[in-house]
Amino acid sequence: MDEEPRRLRADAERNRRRLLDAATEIFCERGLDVGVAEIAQLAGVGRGTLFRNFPSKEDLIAAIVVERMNESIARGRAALEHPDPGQALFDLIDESVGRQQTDRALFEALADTWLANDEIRSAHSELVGMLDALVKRAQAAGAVRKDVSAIDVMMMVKGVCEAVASFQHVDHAVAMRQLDLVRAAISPPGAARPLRGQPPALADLERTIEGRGGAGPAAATTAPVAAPKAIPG
Amino acid sequence: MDEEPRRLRADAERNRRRLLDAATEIFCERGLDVGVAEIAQLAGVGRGTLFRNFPSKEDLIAAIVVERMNESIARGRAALEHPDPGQALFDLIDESVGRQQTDRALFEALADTWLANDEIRSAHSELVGMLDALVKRAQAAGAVRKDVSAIDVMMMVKGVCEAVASFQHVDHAVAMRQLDLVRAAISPPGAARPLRGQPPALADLERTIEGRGGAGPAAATTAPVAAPKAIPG
DNA sequence: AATTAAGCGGACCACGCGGTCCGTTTCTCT
DNA sequence: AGAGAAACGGACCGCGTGGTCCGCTTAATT
Repeated sequence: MDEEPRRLRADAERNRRRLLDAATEIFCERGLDVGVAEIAQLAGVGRGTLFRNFPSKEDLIAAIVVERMNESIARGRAALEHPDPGQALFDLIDESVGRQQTDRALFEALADTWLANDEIRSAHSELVGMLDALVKRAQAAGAVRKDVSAIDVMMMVKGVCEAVASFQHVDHAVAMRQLDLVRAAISPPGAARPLRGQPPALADLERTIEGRGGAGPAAATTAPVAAPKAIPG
Repeated sequence: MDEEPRRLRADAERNRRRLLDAATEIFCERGLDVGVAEIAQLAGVGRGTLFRNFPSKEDLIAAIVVERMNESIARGRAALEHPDPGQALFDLIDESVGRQQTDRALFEALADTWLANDEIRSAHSELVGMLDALVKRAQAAGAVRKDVSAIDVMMMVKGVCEAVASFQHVDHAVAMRQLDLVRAAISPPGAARPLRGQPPALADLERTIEGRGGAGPAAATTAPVAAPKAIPG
């Protein structure tokens, strides 16, 4: 119905693609709060170009989030054909989080702030529909306990993603363990499965913190510089 | 060793307390990214006063996070006396998330960015120690599967907190369900327990989104105002 | 090759943030 | 009560952000 006959010039289309790719990469490894400047730079275009393709940062994010959601939906629909309903569901979850490098932005956008965006919300509801089908099928096959819903599952997975993402380069194995725990949570009671990897220790969390020698925060000189590390706010 | 004989003036101490309280309240319901201005205002003091008591925003946050962590540690140590080791652990978790209104900042600070802060990190390691004892005791009693560590548990709980916090006023029951799922995850296989509440549906997530009628993002007039909603970045 | 408009990109803007400074007020001590 | 230090608070600063504008470049068309 809204088939825009407007053709993009070749370079324009190429740049748009570059922006999408750059945004995907940066958002995935640094979260959604990075400045647009960096994205434009990585894409090799000026900031003006970015804002012509995407009127606001929100639009840019929506574009790539929807892209990721649609991919997930496609993967999910394919998984519905998988002979083993339980495996189909768990593989999809593993894959989503495993390739967190490409899906992190997706899970970050699973918050009411972003669900206010029309495009995201509609893709999201489709995604939930897909997940619901997958869950129901797994339940019918006895691979998933009967009393959980797609939303239950999605929230758990989002939780794992957020928790893992909070620690820059926490061992991949830790993420997999968390997913195994999710699996244990939503499996019917009695379905015992071992967890991947070793039980993590405190050191596994703190190992990622290098630098930051000994000086306390109040020990700073009178120099105007204040925060030694990047603080969100 | 560093017993500061420096006594605070009466009004100074009162203001410090007010700031701590205001910060606690605001951080808990809006996250750690709110500006210091709002905190000072709620406390009824000027911004200057805030920065005199806490040289940087980081210090303010560290102060209240450490406060919360110490409370949790105290509760945990008390729970170690509880006759039922399993119940002790699960009650503590429930309580922590249940009073998310006071502990949200705590879980938000469980990220490598904040663990770089000396005071937070040391309180955190103590907290993990406490949790470790609680978990080990529960394991010995057969209430928790043997192959999970305190870090596993903490990460799951953090995940639930983050996931729940992403939806402003999602029903409290949803949070409780998630915790029941965590419990199912870390319980020994076969320990069946029902989940509290009903399986949530998509509507339970979207219900929190009011307003935002129909206008697309690109429909804005030429007015300089851009984002209709608050976007993190 | 010439023409034209789509596209480019960086200078520019307003805003809100964390953090500082200093003239004024208020507590405390004698 | 009076003196002096401690605390107050708002004006102020620099920075980084998302977003706009406009003179220049370049791809498409004939």
